[in-house]
Amino acid sequence: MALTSTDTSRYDNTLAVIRTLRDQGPVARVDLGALNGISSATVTSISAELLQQGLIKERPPETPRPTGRGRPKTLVELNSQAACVVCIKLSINEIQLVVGDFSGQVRHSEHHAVPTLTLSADDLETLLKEKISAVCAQQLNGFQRLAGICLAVQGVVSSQSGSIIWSPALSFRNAPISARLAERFHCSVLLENDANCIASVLAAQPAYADCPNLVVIMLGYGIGMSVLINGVPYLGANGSAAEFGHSKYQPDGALCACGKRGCIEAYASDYALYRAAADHLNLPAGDSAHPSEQQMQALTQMALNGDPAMQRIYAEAGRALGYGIANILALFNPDLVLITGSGVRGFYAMHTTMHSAIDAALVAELRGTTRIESCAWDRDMTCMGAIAMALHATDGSTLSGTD
Amino acid sequence: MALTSTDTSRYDNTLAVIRTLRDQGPVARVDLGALNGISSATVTSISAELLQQGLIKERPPETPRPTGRGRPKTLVELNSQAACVVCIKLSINEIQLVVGDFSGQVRHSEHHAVPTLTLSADDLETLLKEKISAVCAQQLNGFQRLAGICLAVQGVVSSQSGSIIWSPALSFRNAPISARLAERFHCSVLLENDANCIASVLAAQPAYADCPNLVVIMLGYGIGMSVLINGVPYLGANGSAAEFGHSKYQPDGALCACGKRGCIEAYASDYALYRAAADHLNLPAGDSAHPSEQQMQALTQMALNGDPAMQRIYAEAGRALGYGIANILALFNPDLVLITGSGVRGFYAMHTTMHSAIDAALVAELRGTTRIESCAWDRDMTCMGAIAMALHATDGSTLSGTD
DNA sequence: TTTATTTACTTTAGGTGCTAAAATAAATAA
DNA sequence: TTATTTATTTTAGCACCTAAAGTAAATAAA
Repeated sequence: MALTSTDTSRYDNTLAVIRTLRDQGPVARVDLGALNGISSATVTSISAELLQQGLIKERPPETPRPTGRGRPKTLVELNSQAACVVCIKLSINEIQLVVGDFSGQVRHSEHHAVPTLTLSADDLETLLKEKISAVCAQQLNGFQRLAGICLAVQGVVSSQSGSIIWSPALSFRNAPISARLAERFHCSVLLENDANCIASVLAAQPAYADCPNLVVIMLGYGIGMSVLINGVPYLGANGSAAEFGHSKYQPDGALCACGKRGCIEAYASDYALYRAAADHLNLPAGDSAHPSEQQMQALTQMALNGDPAMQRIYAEAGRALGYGIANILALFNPDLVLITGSGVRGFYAMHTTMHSAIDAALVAELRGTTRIESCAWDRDMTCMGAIAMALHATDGSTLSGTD
Repeated sequence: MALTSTDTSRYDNTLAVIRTLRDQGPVARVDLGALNGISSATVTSISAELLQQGLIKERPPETPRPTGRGRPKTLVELNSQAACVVCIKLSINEIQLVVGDFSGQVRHSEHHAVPTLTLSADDLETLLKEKISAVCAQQLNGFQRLAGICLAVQGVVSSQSGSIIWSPALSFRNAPISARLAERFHCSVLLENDANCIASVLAAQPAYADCPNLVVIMLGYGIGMSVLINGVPYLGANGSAAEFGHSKYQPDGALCACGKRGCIEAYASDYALYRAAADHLNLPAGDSAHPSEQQMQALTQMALNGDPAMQRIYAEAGRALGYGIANILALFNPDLVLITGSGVRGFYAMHTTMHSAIDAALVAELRGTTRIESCAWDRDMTCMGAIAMALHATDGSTLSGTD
């Protein structure tokens, strides 16, 4: 803001106000002060600026009036039209596009079947530009600006350099996609790992508010993870941190999609479970390397129905998962490990051996007090997280009115 | 400081000045400004306050004068007498006491042989109070105040609650030692993991300045680790993070001192190496559960002399270490992994298999660009780190003149 | 030997941004 | 009506910082 100021308190307080309004909905000035530890005089001053910039608006007084004496609160709320973000979730053979408004609400969502594995880096760039343009043309009327784009990708990404380093959905590597989209759409482009998006959504839920160190494990076609340290995703030196799926269960063990042996993913992911099932059972034909949701549900049903071979396969997967989680507990000692992703469908068949493996691996002092829980899967969670992260990342530029 | 101020800039800048002086030695006001991004007018004001409080002093002009035109710089430096800290390193059968002055220099060091494993929690408390009192009586003349005490302990500690949770040097658990010492000596007491102290020292070295995400692995009687994320030790939910030694190499593998099986420590620690050697070779009698430095050096000498059985033992230890480090790379993706501790004496016999294990475990994208290096061991490093951490932690109280 | 130049440090003037307290606004209760 | 309560705005004042001007202390040049 001011050229010669090193004091960022006004900026910080303004962001805090915006984020409180986004999290809590309409709030009165007094309460904004109390919630953020600033005086209401300062809130008056900040909200006057935001009102003038059109980023917030005063909500008309409610009828009937709230009970109680004294001057009624004047609630202020975010002007949801002030900005919007477009988020794209890229997974195997599907992309999802979502538009979110300044208040964080989903305004539009669409899915497209795309043969992602056959695309070149240029194809992907062209495709994304096309789809984003179309969504902008149809859905962005009334918004003051497009604040940013967020691309949520399964696999290893470098948020810093804006490159997809390695994704199971793509057959190419090291694609600097962020810069290309930023150039085309003149806005900031955030590249995120899909698990980080989901972890951010989950961490914001009141049930997990007391877990600043949170590990989220995503079971699915592959196995992903996100580690939140004090609420912020841990990225590592070049974005390839938290690759739980490729941490080891057994040296020289089962073959993994990454080409190496003994990864947790080679035991507990969808493709690993399906492969093991196909080895031991008579399964209907199909693409066994990329089993469908129906195919996977059939497997879990078999285990549920008491098929001993299938139960053994899930039990071994649970054991691999448990040993992997034991390493997570020893190395990260988080408050909570949450297991989610489409693969939780089979969690009931894995959790017994998972817990015994953890107990076999760690003494109580290292096992600690970490809660280990599963969490129902919602395929829209990724984009909701991406919206939240994109807005968070772009609030600064929205404030100063530039990109 | 001021009661109604939420602006911490004066406090922050003052701490920055103190820490710059501690890191760099005597510095002129202009340079303090440039190094910390503040104007020299502010430095004048801050240093006037510090001078008045006796925390810094002006250094008399040098003779001969430094070359160049213009008014010569007036260097200011910390008043090393302004405060001191006492650090105690607690390891198996030995404690080390060190006194550090306000500028971070070691003023005194002493070692005591103590049968730590036979002590009760009360014994330890009594012993520490005694030793610290004695050191204070003899060594603290001339210091304005005892700013703090730092206890560096091998094992799991909770810095937050000030309790030793679990240490291989002690036969009791969950000892709330910090509060007892704080009460007795009326100063803040810091409880730290020994590996964190060492990591802090190493991270401060210019050679590793470009590694904000640093993992330090300590080989010795046991195997410890410290993870610095953006330069600060990662502690986890209850202090038991970064327990690399008890992460897994082989489910149901070799027996570890912790009572579980397959831990990295059960393959690559001193006791594991000695145990394996005793199984396969004729070794002179001795306490094989706690091999001495001489005993361990004899083993490495055998490997160096080409003894094939010994080389196999080290090779297997290297392989376990490598698979463990592969997990570290997948999960933390640090800039640098540094291997140190007394156990580096045998590193030359492990590093080949260690590197092959890492290559066997991880694809290049996950292996990343992390440097993996060993680092000569200095047994005084722990206390040097403890001094630095204790001063850092107590600068605030030194500034405000209270405990 | 004086004078100009250079560099370091200090003082002054002015701005930002906060808070506490006073003033004002807008309701209910008496 | 009037008193009370609560919310918001205005005012006054403080803490801090910076830029710029002023002062100090050296070397280089005339």
